[in-house]
Amino acid sequence: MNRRRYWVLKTEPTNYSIDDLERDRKTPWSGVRSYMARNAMRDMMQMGDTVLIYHSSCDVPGIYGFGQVVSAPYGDPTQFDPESPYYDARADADKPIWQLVDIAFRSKLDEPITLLDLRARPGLKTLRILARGNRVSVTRVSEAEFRIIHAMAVKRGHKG
DNA sequence: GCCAACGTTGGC
DNA sequence: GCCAACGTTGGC
Repeated sequence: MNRRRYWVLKTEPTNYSIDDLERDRKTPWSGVRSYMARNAMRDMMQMGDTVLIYHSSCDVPGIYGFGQVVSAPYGDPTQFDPESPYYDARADADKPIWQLVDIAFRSKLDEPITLLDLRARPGLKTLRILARGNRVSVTRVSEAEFRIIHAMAVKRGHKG
């Protein structure tokens, strides 16, 4: 049994939010077009891993809820769809360039853990998403970092 | 809207 | 394979 891993998934809520994930229950995490983020999903993610859903480019950036990796990596279908903004003409069906995993909704926080909250925690200084200029939308969270964030969620009345 | 800092591209 | 230039991200 492999050890659980933890991740932050960044998303712009105007594009896809924790509420969308709650409604859908499960979604292919499509549209990731960065090699570092793709490699993380393709090579490092495991079924059952926990993901933190982070809203960026919005009024209150921060963590809004929890999800779970529920598939192995597979080719992102949007790369083959000429109508999609994520279409990639270089990709063909038997040689996908972009990979994704399915993410299931687990829970939503009543109050988000804001970017300011995260920055205020000395134990989270190493959190990748807080690094200056970080742009990668899929980043690893250490177990120690996750424990701190989870405790912050519990403090907000979050169960589970 | 600004702009620092980045990840990616492409010329060499 | 290097690295400058570019376009994008994302907090403010």
